[in-house]
Amino acid sequence: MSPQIRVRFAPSPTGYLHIGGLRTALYDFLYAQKTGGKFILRIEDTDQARYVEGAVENLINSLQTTGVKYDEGPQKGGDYGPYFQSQRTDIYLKYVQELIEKEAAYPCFCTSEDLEKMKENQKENGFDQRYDGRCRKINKEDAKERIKNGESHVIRLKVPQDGEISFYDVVRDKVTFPWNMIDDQVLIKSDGFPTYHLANVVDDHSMEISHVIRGEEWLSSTPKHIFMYKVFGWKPPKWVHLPLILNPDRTKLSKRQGDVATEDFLKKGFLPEALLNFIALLGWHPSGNKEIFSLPELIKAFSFKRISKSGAVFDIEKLKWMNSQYLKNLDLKNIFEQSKPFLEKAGWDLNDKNLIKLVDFARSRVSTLAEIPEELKSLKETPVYSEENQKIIENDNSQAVFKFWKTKIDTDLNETFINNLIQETSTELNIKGKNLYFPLRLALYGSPHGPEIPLLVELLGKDEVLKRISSLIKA
RNA sequence: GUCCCGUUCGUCUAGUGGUUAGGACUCAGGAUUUUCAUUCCUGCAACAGGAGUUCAAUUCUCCUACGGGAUACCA
Repeated sequence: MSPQIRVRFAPSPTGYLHIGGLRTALYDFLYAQKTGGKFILRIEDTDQARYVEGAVENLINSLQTTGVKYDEGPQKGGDYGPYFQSQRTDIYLKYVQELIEKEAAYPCFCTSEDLEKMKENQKENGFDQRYDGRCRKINKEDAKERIKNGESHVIRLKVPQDGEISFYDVVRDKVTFPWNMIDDQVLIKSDGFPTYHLANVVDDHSMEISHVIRGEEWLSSTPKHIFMYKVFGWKPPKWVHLPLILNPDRTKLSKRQGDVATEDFLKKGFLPEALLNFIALLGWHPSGNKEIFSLPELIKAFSFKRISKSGAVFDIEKLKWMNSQYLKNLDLKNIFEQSKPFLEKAGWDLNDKNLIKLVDFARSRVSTLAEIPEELKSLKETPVYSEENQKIIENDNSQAVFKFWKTKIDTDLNETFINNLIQETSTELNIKGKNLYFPLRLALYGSPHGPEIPLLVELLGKDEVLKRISSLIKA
């Protein structure tokens, strides 16, 4: 029996779900779904200084609304909890003791001032800026004594000082680092909390994670992690380092250059379906030319083998295009439901029976949900006319059209009736083309350009049509 | 600075030791539509540079350049 696939998404709760994080979570999800494995959510809240109120709830919420479902984690439970690292500190302390016993870690009493001074010195002399390992020299008895006396200290990893380390990354194949480039990383901070490096190794092992899927920014700390696995005698997981998602200027995607939070995109009216489809294709692509993938199709097509190595620029224009595709093609009921918050905000009565029809009309003309109310504005409110349009309305032929329609509109206004009426108007009044359509569209829609007249009539309803036309007839 | 990773149209990408290097977004033109939107068609546009291997290199190797990431008691 091959061991079960277990993947995890391990965000730190610093406020919101970064779009890059969403992609990582999505890949985790896709891989777990594809292989029948489990997807674990683990909260890496070991930095007390960066704790943000409500961040975890927000994170989970974003995952939920986008449909990236996890199998184990906060609010869900599982056999490998707790899923908050802040609740696992005793575990880390235990394991760091083992590291110390095995001569792979040591206490360090350097203060931040000491370290700063050291760095300055290194900089001046042109040396590499790295912890110089000075506390390695402190003998164990002295160290014990100082700890006993309550001296503030951290625990550092004692990495090898020479040689090199190679490992296989699923995306990049073989990667090699010289050990002398790698810092004696802090494992336990002076507040007693572990750093990411220790916690993720301990947790990934105890949660039996088979594949670590994370951003490329972690590639260079992987040697430290592997070293710990080795000292513990644990089998390391497979490493899958994802290419970064980039700003238009090709730097790591950041808040300064636009939206990065999943909720921002949702608030702007991007559909979860489109957002997932779009980010899935940022850094991964199956062979072939297909672009639109439903979630089940993504699961089916997903494979690590086709993850690209280079970073991908987040192109909002393409996202908009993809979103408009989903708006047009998804089930109307679904779109209607998702558009409700936006309509409500714009003052629409959600009980209006006609509303779904209006959404159906609008969705083919916009690229985000948020644009729907704007698109519907001239059907909701009485049009306001520009001077130029006002002139058209007031001219004799327009007035003739309005008067003619006013007398005719009192029956069932189906499409055939309206088309016939347009014909009739044309022959009776001897008006055609622009002179016929512009006044009608201005009256019903506020602009000479826009949807077909029968559709407008249908969307507005008889009373409103009559009202709009009547109001334009000069006394 | 040092280490690591990367480099196909502006962007996302497909692809191959011999191809007119394909698709999508954007942009431009056209068709359809009374008009707008949609849709459809057409077009613009790429293998970073230099050596080497080879009959042949965008594809394999090396170097250079450029880009990014990492260099925290943050993740």
